[in-house]
Amino acid sequence: MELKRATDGEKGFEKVFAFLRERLLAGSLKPGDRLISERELSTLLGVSRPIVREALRALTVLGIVEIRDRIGTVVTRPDVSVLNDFFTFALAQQADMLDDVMQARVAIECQAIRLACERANIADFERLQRALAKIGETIDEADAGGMADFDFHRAIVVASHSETLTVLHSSMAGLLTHSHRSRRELVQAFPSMKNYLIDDHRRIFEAVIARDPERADATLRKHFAIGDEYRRRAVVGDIDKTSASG
Amino acid sequence: MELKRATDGEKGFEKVFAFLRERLLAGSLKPGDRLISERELSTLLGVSRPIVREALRALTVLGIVEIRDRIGTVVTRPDVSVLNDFFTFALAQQADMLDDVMQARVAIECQAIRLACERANIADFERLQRALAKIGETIDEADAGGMADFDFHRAIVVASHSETLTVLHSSMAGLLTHSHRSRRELVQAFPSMKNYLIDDHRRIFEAVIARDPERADATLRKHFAIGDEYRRRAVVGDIDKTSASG
DNA sequence: GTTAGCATACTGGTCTGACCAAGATCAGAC
DNA sequence: GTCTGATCTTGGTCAGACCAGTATGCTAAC
Repeated sequence: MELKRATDGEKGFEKVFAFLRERLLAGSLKPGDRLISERELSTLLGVSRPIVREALRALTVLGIVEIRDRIGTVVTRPDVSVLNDFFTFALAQQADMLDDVMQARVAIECQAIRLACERANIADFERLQRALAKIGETIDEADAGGMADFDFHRAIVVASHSETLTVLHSSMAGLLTHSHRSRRELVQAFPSMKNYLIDDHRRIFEAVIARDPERADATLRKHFAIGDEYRRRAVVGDIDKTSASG
Repeated sequence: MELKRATDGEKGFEKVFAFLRERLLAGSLKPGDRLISERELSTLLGVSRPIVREALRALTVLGIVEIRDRIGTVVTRPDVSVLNDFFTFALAQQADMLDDVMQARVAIECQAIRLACERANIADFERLQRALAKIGETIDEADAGGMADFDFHRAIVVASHSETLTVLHSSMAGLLTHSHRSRRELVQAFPSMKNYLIDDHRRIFEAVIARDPERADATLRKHFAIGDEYRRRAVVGDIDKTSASG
């Protein structure tokens, strides 16, 4: 009986995966549940254990289950952070995409700040304020300054209380850390950038505090636009001399 | 020599996965490349073939590579369909995620339409116009209407000429189709929705034609907001009677 | 009766070696 | 030079085995 029956159209990996997907989607397997052991699963479905492991591993990278060593496999609460892995791979392979990714980041942040205006609580405000202060303190340090900048922007997204936006943002932020850093090095070349960085971020902060989505969005967009402009000038070699060598 | 050396901190699966991820992220493995065979990989990394298969399968579900039967494993261009899988699972167990993802969609589209205003070419305009016409033609059909609606919005994103935004947007398509469809069924309950759908989309189209990012963004946001409002009223049971039973 | 301690049955993590089917390749026949 | 077929290689899978910890329950000590 080598022919596959109608009831198990798939074979091997697909069979196990489909079996589990079915229960997962139907709800008979809920987060927190522990799956039967790999051995049981293999005999139950008539496949070998390595195949079962493939399926479980597949579900693991999808963030659906968690394989706990010597404990068992349990269904986890779906976590959007899986997307991080995917985007990291996906976006990494297209280096020319950096500018493109930046656009997506702008998209996420502008939406996030709108939501933040509605949803932010005291803790969010405090986090933003701390990040803002940090930006001022570290304005002359390339590394710490870049991190403070990043923290501020992340605080905005966190304040949106949207997990999806947060995950999307953080996965892109990873790719943009490089550009973030190199941008920060521009501060040396463009002393006027200090004011831009501090004032812009404060204005953004104030707009959120005022819970004014339109103003927050617009201010944030302008912030990004000015950053672009600085980078453009850096490329062109138009170094800022107005208050150079402070 | 059972002890693991310092060079391979991970063991088994992690080792293989990390090995491949490294080359994938570094770019030494590009889409189209064929990996060395599973057997070679296993001897190379000092692990068994089942383990190698686990890693390859993991990359497969992430859409990074494709295992071709009796051919080999090749690096693929990252495919968003993976995210579809994920969202399908995730939504099955966490319906509240839908709203969250919707926010991300709004983010992507609003940014996309801004870019579209700058970058759209004649072909994009034509595509938008066709989609717009289709919306008018299929206004009374739930299925075709929903698809036309979706096509229009996708055309906007495509017109942004941003690969990343397109990827993000289409990755959420799976979810959106559901909500799209159910929203479309509201058309029966809300006859006034027909005008909303047609007029709104036309206004959006016109804003893009006029290459006015601000207006396009604002119009699109209003479009989404009105859609939300209709859904809210549907939930509350506030059925539209002004021009009911047309 | 209670509890400390240990043996055992489980779990995942991994390896070995083997078989199958079919694409890829190249030698040899035409 | 082309066609054909044997062979090599590839993924797909299996069976059985060992390890290392966990969980449990049973036994022995208190």
